[in-house]
Formats: sequence, structure tokens, C-alpha cells
Amino acid sequence: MLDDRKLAVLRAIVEDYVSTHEPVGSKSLVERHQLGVSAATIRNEMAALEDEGYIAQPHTSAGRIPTDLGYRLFVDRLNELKPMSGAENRAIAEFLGHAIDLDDVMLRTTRLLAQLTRQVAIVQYPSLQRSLVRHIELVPVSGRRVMVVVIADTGRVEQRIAEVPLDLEPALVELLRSRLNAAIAGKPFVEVADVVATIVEETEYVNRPAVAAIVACLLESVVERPDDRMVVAGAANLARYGSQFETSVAPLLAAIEEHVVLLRLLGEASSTNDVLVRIGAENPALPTSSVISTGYGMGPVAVAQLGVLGPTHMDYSGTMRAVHAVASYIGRLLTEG
Amino acid sequence: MLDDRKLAVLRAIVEDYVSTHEPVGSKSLVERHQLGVSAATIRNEMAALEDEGYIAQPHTSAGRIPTDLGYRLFVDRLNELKPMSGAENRAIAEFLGHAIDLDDVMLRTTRLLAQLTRQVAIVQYPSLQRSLVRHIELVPVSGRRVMVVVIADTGRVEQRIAEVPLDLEPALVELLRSRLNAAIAGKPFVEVADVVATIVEETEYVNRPAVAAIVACLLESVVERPDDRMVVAGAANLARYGSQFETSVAPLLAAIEEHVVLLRLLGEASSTNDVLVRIGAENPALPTSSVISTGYGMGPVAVAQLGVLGPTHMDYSGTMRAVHAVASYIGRLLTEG
DNA sequence: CATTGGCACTCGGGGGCCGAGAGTGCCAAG
DNA sequence: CTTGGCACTCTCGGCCCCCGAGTGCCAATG
Repeated sequence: MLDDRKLAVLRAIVEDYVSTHEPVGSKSLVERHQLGVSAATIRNEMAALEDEGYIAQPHTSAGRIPTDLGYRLFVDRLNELKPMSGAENRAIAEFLGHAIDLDDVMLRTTRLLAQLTRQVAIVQYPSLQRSLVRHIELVPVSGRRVMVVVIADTGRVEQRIAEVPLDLEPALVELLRSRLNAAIAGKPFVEVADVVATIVEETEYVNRPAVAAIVACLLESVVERPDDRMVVAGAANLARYGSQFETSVAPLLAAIEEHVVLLRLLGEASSTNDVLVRIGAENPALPTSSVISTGYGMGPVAVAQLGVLGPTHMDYSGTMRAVHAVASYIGRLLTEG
Repeated sequence: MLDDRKLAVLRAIVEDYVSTHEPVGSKSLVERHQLGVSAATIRNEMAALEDEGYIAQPHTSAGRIPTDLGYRLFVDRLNELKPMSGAENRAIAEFLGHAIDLDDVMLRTTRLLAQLTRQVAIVQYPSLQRSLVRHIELVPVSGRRVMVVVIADTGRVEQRIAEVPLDLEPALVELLRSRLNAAIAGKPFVEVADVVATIVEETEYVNRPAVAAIVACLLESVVERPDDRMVVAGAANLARYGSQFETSVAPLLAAIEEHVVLLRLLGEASSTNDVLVRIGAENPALPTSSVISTGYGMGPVAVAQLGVLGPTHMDYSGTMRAVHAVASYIGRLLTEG
């Protein structure tokens, strides 16, 4: 069924097609690769590969193009990822090392990934659901307004304004702040709702509405929204599609602005070591593109996803390597910071 | 030189070309507009307009297209902006009303503007240089690390980690926080550097290195960076360019990722009432596009810019109206919040 | 003197045609 | 099983030609 030579032929077809973007024929195959057999033999193998659905020809008398299935087989048979070169690693460190806060890390990471892969890069902010509370701050901004600032152990900062029904005593704010911090600092975000409920109950009657308002605001900013925060970069790389504009680029541009769609594309948060590849029709939303994604985080459990969006005919090996390298670097960065 | 009828003809040419994107000839002009004269007369006028540089023909025996100069004259003769309809205003209020914090306001504003104009929208965060300090917060995050959080009166929040040379006493942090707030809360950001210098000098000798580190960090986050924060949306609208991809869309996509370029395109912060229009070659960076921008802010003085990027053949009147309306709405929103 | 109808002229774009080239499938021989 | 040969099939680019939209100019007109 799938002897070694057939695999070698498929591999050669994928490589050639990825680099030239033109259907590849039997003759050019034997020229560019040392396959040790003649073009006629290759033609036979190609006919077999086509029967099994791994390659196709755009029209009679043209070369072959890998199908989604062909790419899938190719990717599955990539035994291991080559490590990045020393120079590449140094470039990553250089690029990300000077970040000043989490926003900056996210921005730089996304641009770096876009630049390395020459595709559209997507990086999700660390999920609150999988983080710990580091600190809560209450900042009075005017008589009846308090800014509630929540800081996660990943460095992510969420803030929001709470409107309270009556003027607040500074002492009460102070008390509430220390009680909130004592109760939930260091705890996972998912436990916040439970812990905080008791604090409202323990509040003396007159202050309860104000405290309830602040706590409600806190809970709102802690709960994950569907259009969770993410950064996208590298749309300019779509320019290289050029001709196939209408068919490929337009839907991609549309998707890029729909964060909800992107989130679904990135897939479920997985371990930080698996690189997930979804090819063509494997993701129904964008059947002409591929997504390569992985989780990143402090340690083996992922706090969020990052990945790359590109045409199905992309350099899977190199892109997977870059995605993996960036994810593990940002993981280290978060652990230190 | 420029009698009324010539202006009417130019106006008609611009309108037709904007809506059809095809060179417009004398015959179709008299059909679609009530000009009261024959096509031959229009031809004479058109020849005159071409001599004066307001219109051009892509090749002999084609209709006329407005030149940059023609658009400029057209825009300058738009005597006043029609106000938005009630329904449009309600849509804006509906869209922006539910924002929860400044980040959310920026995001929603940009998307709204992109949607209203069907172009690429750019919204700059309120400039710190033109804001007042509302509050400063120091949050110890570990032994030798303090997160410095600065909140502006516009609602903008900047945070950054300071590394101090020795472990900090909570009491010292507390003291520093209150002294910093007492000194600069309510003051403009531009004065922060001066005021804060004295605080370091007044610190007792042993704590001075730590305080200096924190203050240095504060100053860093207060100083405006060249790639100041901004939000971009509506890149999907570029898909409508379709055919002219290589020439028009690719450089635009590239520019969109270069925030420094965008900043320069938006122009200098002007009053909140002027709508600035830069057409084609008037902005050297993107000679085939037009930029429509204005300032927004709390009151008549602008704290930042917002605008729209599109092809030179765009609906200037409608776009200027939308830019103005969104800017004034977000100004009101900031003033209330 | 501005306006108008008429008319010759000019290109750009689309359609049709053709030949070159690349690639295939099949077959018969090694 | 492999290989060289060969007939066949398409796509693509070039070429040509005609159509039509649009122009500029001119002479006539009120």
C-alpha cells in the first residue's frame, strides 16, 4: 500500500510544490531529487498516489498537487522537529528580551512569529481561568467610582470601573482591599467567585450595597469573555498570495477581525509540547488554509494558545519548528517574570 | 477660470467615479445629472478642467478620472458636513454605550468607524502628554519587584515592573505611594518628571536606590514611546479592492502593521473640530490612498487622533461625516467617564 | 459668443485562433 | 518491476481583429 518509495515521492512532491507553488511533474521530480529511478516509474507511483487520494492534478496534463490528505500524511510522517539554529535562538532572545510589560511581550511575540514564519501570527493572552490571582487593587477615582484592578501571576492586568451607590470612606476601601487580597491572592481565578461571596455576607449592613457593587465588578472582569484578548500580526504577508486574492485572501482578512473565529481555529488549550496542525478542510471555517498552533505556559500546562495561519501549501516543518520555539521561549519568559 | 458650471461638472464626475469606479464620459454625465446642457458642451468644460489639472484620462478615448487636485477642490468646496441621521446616531450610541473600560472603548470605536465607513479605521489611545495624572499605585509583586501602575484622567492605564536593589519594607512602599500621589495626582503628565525629582532627593540615604529605581520606572512608563498605542480595524474592507491588489492593497497592508507610519499619517493633534483630509500624493508615504482624520478629546483640545484610510476614490463627504461624528461621540464618552 | 449636432479618429478590451510545451497514460521490450 | 517511446490532451501566451465608448474639432445656429 504505502511502501517507502511512495512516501519519498509524496515528500518530494510536497517539498517542490511548497517552494514553487506550481504543479510538479514526473520529469522535474527526478531532476531535483535523487530517487534512483526513471520518470516513467515515478509516473506509475504518482498514479497510485492519486488513486489513494494523496495528490491530484488541477487538470489533465498538468503536474500533481498534494491534497489535504497528502499534506496530512506528510506532516504525520515528520518524525521529529529539527531544533532551531543557534542564530535563530539568539534572534528570538534579542527580539523578546527587551519587553517591558505583558502587553509588550504579546505584541513582540506576535510580530516575531509572523516574521519567522512569514505568515499571519496569532497569540492569545494568558487565560485567566488557568492563572492565579497575584494582587487586587482598589483605586478611588472620584466620589462614587472605584477602579478595580486585578493582576494575574502571568502579568496580565484587568481593570474596570465600579459605580457605587454612595460615597465611599477611604477607610472602607482600605479595609476591603486588604480583605480581598488576604482572601484570594495566590488562589486560582476559578475560585474567586466562591471566596468572594462570603466577603459580601460578612460586610455590615450599611456598606453592603457598595461592597456588593465592587465585588460584582471584580467578578465581571474575572470572568472570561468569548472575544478573549489576542494579538494578530503579519497580515501584510497575505500580500504574497497576489493572484489568488478573491478566493484565499478575502476570507482570511475577514476571519482575522473575528476574534471568536480565530479562537476556535487555535483549538483547545493543549499541553505545551504538542504542536497541533489542522490542514485545509480539517477546519471547516477556513477550508483553504492551514492552522499550526500550540499551547504555551509556565510549565507543562498551557495557559493560552498561539499559532500561525497560512495557505495549505506552506512549509509545515519550518513553521511547526518556529511555533514550538516561540511558545517555549515565551513560556520561559513568563516563568521568570 | 472656475465658473459654477465647471464646479458642477467636477462634482458630478467625482460622484459618478466614486460610485462606479469607472472613468466617466460626457454622455453618461448628462444622462445621470440634470446639467441642462448637451454632451458637447460638457466635453468643452471637461477639456478645460483637464487643462487645469483637475481631471485626467487614463488613456486617449476613455472617460475622465478626477486627479488628486480634483478631489482636493471637491473636498474644499464641500461647504458643510451634513449631520448624521437620528438612526445613525442611535447606532453609534448603541455600539459604544456598553463599553466596560478604555481598552474596550478603543476597540469598539475602531470597529464602529471601520463599519460605518467601510474602510480601514485607526484610533490612537489618548496621549499621555495631553492628559492629567489621576492616580499612581505601587503593587509589590515579590520581594524585590514592584508593579508601578499609572492611571490617567482619560482612563488609560500604564503598568510596568520595577526591580529594586533590596527588599522593600511595606511601610516604605505605602509612604512612597502617598507621597507620589500627593505630589502629582491631578497634574499634567509633562510635569511629572520635574516634581518627582525632588521626591528622590528628599528620601533618606539608605532607601534612595530603591526609590530611584521605582521613580525611574515611573518615568519610563510616562514618557511617550514612538510606537504609541493604537488600534486598527477594517482590513477586511481592503478585500473590495480585488483586482488592483498588487498596486494598492499590498503597501496598505504593510503600512497597517507599521504603527509609526500610521501615526505620521494621522497627522498632528489638531483641534477636535477640524476634519483633516489628505489626498493621494499629499501624504508621501501612501501616494495612492487618502487619509481622513480628526482629533478627539475632552473638550476642544485634542488628546489623540482617529481616522480612516482608504483609496483616493472614496466617499469623502460621508466619510468625513462619520469620522467627525465618532470623534465627537467618543469625546463625550471620555468626559463623562 | 456660447451651444450644439455631426463626424472622423483613437484606443482598450474581448473573443477567437493557433502553436508550443509540459505532462500524462499506455504499451511493449528488457 | 522498470524503462524508453509515443500518441494524446490541455493550458497558456501571443496574435489579430473588430466593436464600442469616448474624444476633439468644426461648422451651423440662436
